[in-house]
Amino acid sequence: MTYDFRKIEEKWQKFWAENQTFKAENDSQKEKFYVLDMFPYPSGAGLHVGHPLGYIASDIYARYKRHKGFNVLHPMGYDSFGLPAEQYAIQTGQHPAITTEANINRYREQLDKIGFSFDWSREVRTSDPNYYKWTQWIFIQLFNSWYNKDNDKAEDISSLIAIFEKEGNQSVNAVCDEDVAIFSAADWKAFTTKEQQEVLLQYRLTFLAETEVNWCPALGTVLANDEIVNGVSERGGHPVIRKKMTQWSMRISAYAQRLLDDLTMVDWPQPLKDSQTNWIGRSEGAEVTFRVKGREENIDVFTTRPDTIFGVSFMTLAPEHELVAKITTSEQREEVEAYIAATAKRSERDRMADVKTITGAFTGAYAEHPFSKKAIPIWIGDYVLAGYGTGAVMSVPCGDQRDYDFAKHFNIPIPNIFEGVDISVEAFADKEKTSIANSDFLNGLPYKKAVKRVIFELEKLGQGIGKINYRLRDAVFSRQRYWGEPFPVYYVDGMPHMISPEHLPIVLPEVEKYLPTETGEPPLGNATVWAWDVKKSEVVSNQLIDNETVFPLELNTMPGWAGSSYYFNRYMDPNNNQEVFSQDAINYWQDVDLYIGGSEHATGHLLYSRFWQKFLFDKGFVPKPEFAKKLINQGMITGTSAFVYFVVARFAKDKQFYIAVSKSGWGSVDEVIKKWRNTPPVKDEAFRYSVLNRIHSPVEYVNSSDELDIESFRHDPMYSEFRDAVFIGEKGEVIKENNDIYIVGREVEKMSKSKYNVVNPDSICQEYGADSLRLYEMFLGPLEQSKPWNTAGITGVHSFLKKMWRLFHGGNEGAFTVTDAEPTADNLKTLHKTIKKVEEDIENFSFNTSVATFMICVNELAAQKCNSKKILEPLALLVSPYAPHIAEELWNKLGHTTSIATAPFPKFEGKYLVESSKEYPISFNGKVRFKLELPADLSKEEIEAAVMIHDKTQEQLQGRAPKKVIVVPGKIVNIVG
RNA sequence: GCUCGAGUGGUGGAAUUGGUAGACACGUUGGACUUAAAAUCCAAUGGACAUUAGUCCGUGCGGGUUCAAGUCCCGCCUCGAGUACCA
Repeated sequence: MTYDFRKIEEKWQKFWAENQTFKAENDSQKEKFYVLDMFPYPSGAGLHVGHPLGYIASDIYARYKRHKGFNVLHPMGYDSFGLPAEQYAIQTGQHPAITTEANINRYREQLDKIGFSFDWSREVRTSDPNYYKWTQWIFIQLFNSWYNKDNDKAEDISSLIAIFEKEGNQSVNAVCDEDVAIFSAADWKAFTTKEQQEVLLQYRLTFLAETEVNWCPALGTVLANDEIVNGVSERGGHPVIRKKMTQWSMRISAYAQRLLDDLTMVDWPQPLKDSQTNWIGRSEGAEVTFRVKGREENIDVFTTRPDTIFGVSFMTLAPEHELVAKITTSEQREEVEAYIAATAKRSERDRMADVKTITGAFTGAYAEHPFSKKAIPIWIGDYVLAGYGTGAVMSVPCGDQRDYDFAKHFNIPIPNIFEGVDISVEAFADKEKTSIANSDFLNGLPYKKAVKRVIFELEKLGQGIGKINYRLRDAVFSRQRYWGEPFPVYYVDGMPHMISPEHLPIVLPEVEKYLPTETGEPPLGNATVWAWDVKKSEVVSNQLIDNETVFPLELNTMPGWAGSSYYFNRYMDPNNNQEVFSQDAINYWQDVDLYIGGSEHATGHLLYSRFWQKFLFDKGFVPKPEFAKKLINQGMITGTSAFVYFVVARFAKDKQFYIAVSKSGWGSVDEVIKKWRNTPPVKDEAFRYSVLNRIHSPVEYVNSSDELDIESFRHDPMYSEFRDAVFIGEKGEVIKENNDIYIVGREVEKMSKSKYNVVNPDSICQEYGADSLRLYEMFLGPLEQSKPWNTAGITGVHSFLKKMWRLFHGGNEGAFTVTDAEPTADNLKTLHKTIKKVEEDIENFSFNTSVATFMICVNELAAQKCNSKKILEPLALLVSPYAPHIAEELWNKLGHTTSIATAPFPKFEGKYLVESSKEYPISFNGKVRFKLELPADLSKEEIEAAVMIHDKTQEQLQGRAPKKVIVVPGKIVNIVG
C-alpha cells in the first residue's frame, strides 16, 4: 500500500470537522493554553506560501500542548475592514462586503487544506456588525472615561464631574488637553450644558482634536506617508499638503509610562520591545518658557539639555507652529509664507530622513533669554516637527549637530559653553566628558548638577519646570473612509453625543459611491439614511434632520486597528450577544499564552492593543494588564523571481521582434546575436536592437533547474509580444525542438503579485500534500528569520514522509507490518534521542531542526530494519504536531479508534542514551589532528595521560615538550606547544 | 537620517553555554534496477594542492581578546524591516 496523501488528508480533514476535534471548551478541568495567530486581512490575492508560516508554527505548538494535556484555545478570524476592498469598490462599484465575503471564503478553503487545528466555531470578523457592535461599545467606554493620575488609572467620567461640582478643576490631576482653563465649582455650575461638554471633552480618553494630516485635494482624502512618493500621491501623482483637520483621537499618551514599564512583564522579542520603547520615547528634561520681545506671546520649548541654556543662539519653530503667523514681521512675511508653503508639501518622513538639505526662514522676531535677557532670533525650520514636544526648540548649536548645521548654513553665531572642547568642525553632544563654561551660575558644573541647578533657577523665575516628555503622540482615530466601523456618535449643536449601548450596533449605511463627496466630506457623506432619531432610537433619513430630535451622525469611520485591538479577548466568548465576553470566559482563559505574528506590527497593532487592554483592565473588564505573555515574530518568506532577458530587434522599417537571450548569453549579447544572424530567415537584413532588458516571468513557467517553459510563456496573453520571439538558449542556439534550453535569471524579492513570484499553497497541497507543505515550511529555516521560498527542496520532506510510511509498511506490496517485537537497544536509543531533541526544539520554537531530527530518526530506524510497535507508535505521536494527517492515519492503523490529537506525548527516558565512551578530538594549537576513543568516565588527568602516550601525539609534537595541555572532559583536548 | 535585524558550500540551512564548521535536505556527478521512463537504492560532493596515510585556506570585510572565535569586543561594508492613515 502506497502513501496516498490526497486520500488520507481529505479523510482526516473531514473527520476533524465532523467530530469538532479542536473545539475548545470554556469550562474544563484541564489547564488552559491559548495559542493565537495574528489574524489576516483577507486580500483578493488569496494566501501565498508566506502566510501559513506562522500559522503552521502555532499549530504545531497548539497540537503539542494538546498532547501534553492542555485545554487549548486556537482560534482564527479575519481583520476584514480595510483599504484594498474599498479601493476595489471605488473602481468597480462592487460593495466591499461582497468582495470581503468572497475573499474570506477563499482564505477559509485554503486554510482548511493545510490541516490547521483551529476552533472554527469561534471565528470572528471585524466587519461583522455582531463583532463591531463591541468595537463601538469600547469606544463609548473610552469616551466616558478620564485618566486620573493620582490613582494612575482610567476612571468613569462621573467621578470627574463629581469633583468639578465640588471644587472645580484646580486640584484635578488628570491627563488632558494642554490648554485647559482653570475654573471653580461655581463656574462649573454656571456653565451651559454645551460649555460643560466642551470641558469634559478635554479630559475624555477619546476626544475631538485638530490634527495634522496629509491631505490630497485631488483625491479628496487623507493619505498615509506610505502612499506619498516624492511629495505627490502614489496613485495618480497628485499634490499632497499638510493640513489640520478635526478628528477623533485616543489619549494613549496617558498610558505612556505604563506601556513602557509593563514591557518587563511580557516575554516578547527584545527588538520588538526596543522599538516600542523608542516609539514611546521617554525623555527627561525641562520645559522652558521664552518671552517674545515686545509681545505678549511666550514660546514653550522642551529640552533634554537645559544645562546648555547659555549656549542658545537662536530658536527654531516648526513651520506649522501656531505662533509663526503672529510673530512674523511684515518684512519677513513673504519669505516665511513661501517657506511654509514649501514645507507643507513634504511628508514628515522626508523631513526626518533628509538631514543634508538645510532649509529655514527668519521670522524677524526675537525671544528673550530667561537669564541673560539677550535677544534671540526666532527662525522656522522643517527639521522641527510640529507633533513632537511643543513644536519648538531652543537651538544650541555647540551641543546639537542639527542646530550646528543650521547655524553654519545661516551664519548664526555658535557660542561655546563647554570647558576645553573644540567645536570648530562639529557640535559636541557628549554629556559626560566636560563641564559647563561661559554660563553664569552654571560655570564649572558637570552635566547632572548643571541640569538640577538650572531647573531650580527656572522655577524660581517662573519660566520653566523639570518635565518628562514622551514622543508617543495621541493616536488619531478617524478615517475618511467607507469600509470601517461607523462611530456611535451624533452631533447636537456641534457637540458629539454617544448613542446608548443598547442600540448598538450602528450599522454601516449603504452609499451609492465610495468616494468622498463633492464638498470634501468622507464617503459616509453620500449616505442618505444617516441621521439619528433620539426619540425612536434608530438611524433615519437625513431629510428628517431637524436638530431637535433628529441629528446628523458622524461621517468618519474607525481605523484598521480598532477591531484588532481586543479581538484576542473576544475569541474567548465570540458569540456572546449580551457582553463583549463573559467574566467566566475571561477568567478562565485570562490571556494569550503564545502569540505569533510579523514584526511589522511592533508599533501599530501591538501598542494599541496593549493600550486598550490596560484601559479594559482599569475598568475591571479583563484580569490582566497585558494580553499576551509570550510573542514570537515569524520572518517573511520572500519570493524567488524569474527574469527573461531580451532585446528588441528592429528591421528595415516597421518590422520588429523580440529576441530572448538565455542566462549565459547576457554578458555577450552581441556575439550571441551575431551567431544567430547567420541563420535564416534574417540572414542578410540590416537591423539594430535595443539594450538588454528584462521582464518578470511567472514562476509557474520555470522548473527547479531554472529552465523556462517557452511555449507556455509565449502563449501567455500577458506576454503577447513574445508570441513570435526568437529564444536563444544556453549553447547560443536558436531554440527549436528541444535542441537547447533557456535558463532564466533569478533574484530574491518580496513575494508579490506584481512580481509574478507568488507561490500558492494550494498547488503544493495538490502535488505533495499538506503534511509535506507543513514540514517544508518549517524545514526552510528558523521561524524568526526571513528566507526565500524555493519549491525545489520540497521533494526532500516529501520523500521523508514516504520513507516513514514504508517503515510501517514493510510487508509484501507495502502491507502494514508493525509487530509486537521487543525493541533493540539501538531502536530505543534512536527513539529517545529523537523525543529529547523534538521536545527541546518545540519548546524553543526551533521547528526546522526537529524536521531534520525526524529525518535522522527515520533513516536510522530504516537502517535498523525496525518494525516494533513500541518504537513506531511513539514516532507517530512525535510527528503528529508537524504532519497530523499521516500521523492520524498511522495511529488509526495501529488500532486506535479515537483521534491522535489528545494522546499523551511520548516520555523521554535518559537511561537509553547513556554512552560508555567518547570520541575525543585531539587538537594541537587549536587545530584538530586526530580523534581518540576513550571511556566516558575518565578524569581530566587520565584523559591527558591517555592522550600523551598516544603515538600520534608524539608524532605531532616531534619531540617538543607541550607548554600546556587543556582537557575539557566530554568535549575536547587541546595541546599547546 | 534614525531604530532594529541578517550575512556560513552551487542552494535552504546546522553547530543549545567560546570546544570536531558545513548536521539534515536540495542540486550536481557517477553507479544499481528498468525495454524505457518514473519511483527507489548506493557512492561522491567547501576550495586548492597532494592524488596516499597528508598539507594549506575557509563562516561579509579589517583589527582585537583567548589554549581555542561562526559564536565575545572594536571599526567598516552590503542587504532587509519599521519610521505614526498598508494591513
